[in-house]
Amino acid sequence: MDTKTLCLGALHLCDASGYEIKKLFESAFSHFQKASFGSIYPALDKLEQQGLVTSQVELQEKRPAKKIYALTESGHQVFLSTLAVTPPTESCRSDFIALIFFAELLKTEQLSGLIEQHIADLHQSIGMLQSISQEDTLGPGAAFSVKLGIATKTARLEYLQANKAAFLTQHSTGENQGVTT
Amino acid sequence: MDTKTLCLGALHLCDASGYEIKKLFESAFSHFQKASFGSIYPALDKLEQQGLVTSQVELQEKRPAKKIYALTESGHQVFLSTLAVTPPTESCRSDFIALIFFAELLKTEQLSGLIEQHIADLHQSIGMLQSISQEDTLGPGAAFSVKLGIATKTARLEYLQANKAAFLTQHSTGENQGVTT
DNA sequence: ACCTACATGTAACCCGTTACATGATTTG
DNA sequence: CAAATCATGTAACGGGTTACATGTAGGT
Repeated sequence: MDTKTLCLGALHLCDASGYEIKKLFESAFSHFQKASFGSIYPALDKLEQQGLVTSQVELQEKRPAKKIYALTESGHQVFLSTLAVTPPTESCRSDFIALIFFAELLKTEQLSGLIEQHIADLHQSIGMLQSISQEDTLGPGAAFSVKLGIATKTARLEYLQANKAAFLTQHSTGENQGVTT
Repeated sequence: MDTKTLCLGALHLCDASGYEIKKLFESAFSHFQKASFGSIYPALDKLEQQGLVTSQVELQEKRPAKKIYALTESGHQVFLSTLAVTPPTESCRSDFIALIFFAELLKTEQLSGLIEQHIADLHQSIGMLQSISQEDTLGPGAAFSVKLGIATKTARLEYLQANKAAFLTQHSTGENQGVTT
């Protein structure tokens, strides 16, 4: 699903500006898709050209003006039919796991730092998802998807906490760094 | 981490052809990175031009000729220093979860099919990872990364199995499809 | 007969990231 | 006084996917 489609999805939840949609990609959408301003703003432009959304400038005091987008009827329809034909593709790209895969080529301190960092990141994103899951504006689908994200990340966190010590011990004992020809 | 770097990583494990590296991306690497022929072959070309790998054609009977690549000393060094500076980035893109997020806009049968499909996919990839984890050629890092993948996917699978029935019941009861203006 | 596995490669195209450009206001 | 937040946008660049091109051997 590309940024354009997810923007339609965001606007299905409520009218919003590009900036606000970005925050959605960093919160409720974060466990299944990321997007930057460089893809969101052009996406919104194209959607407007295609007549799938409309925009309206809202002036604010002491803040820059906002461009609030809203779904049109055809935007709504297009989103529905896109959902109906979207295959449930998955692709994860984790440099963390890639680095773990080649752990023997890392220094123990680097490996340990990587794991601690990842644990901290997991804590943070689980906390964020948990606070989202308490919002009462969430539809049942959104709530379920967020809980699924929490369950997945929690399992990862627990696995790391349960096994990191043994892994690091093994790593520093087997010191592969000194192996030369 | 781009395809080029992961190709160096693959060749660090053992000499291989592009076709064999592709199989690695579909098995041991699959839970953290995917790559197609269209990125692997050009990556290998560039690596050879840069002197990081060498190639050697191996003729076979009843099979097409293979081009076996091997890491050079400088390829090995480059891979090591890349690992040392690679930040542990993560980005997951899951259209399955996106679809779940907007479950209210789906028909119950489609939603149910999506979940069953995803459960089947999880079973399959967990099975594959389990068989990989039993290979004795695996280094400790690779073994740990595969077990982490199994733990993560198993948690997802169990969450879905434990909660799908309630979710689907709620979905079909709350029939949102009939809501019109 | 047909599909799958083996095996390598090219090229168009799409999408998205990164970095830049601008500028007020609030928080530390 | 510096940094983050609010707010929108553009353009270059890079990376990867998809689809095409080609051909043999073995299984159903």
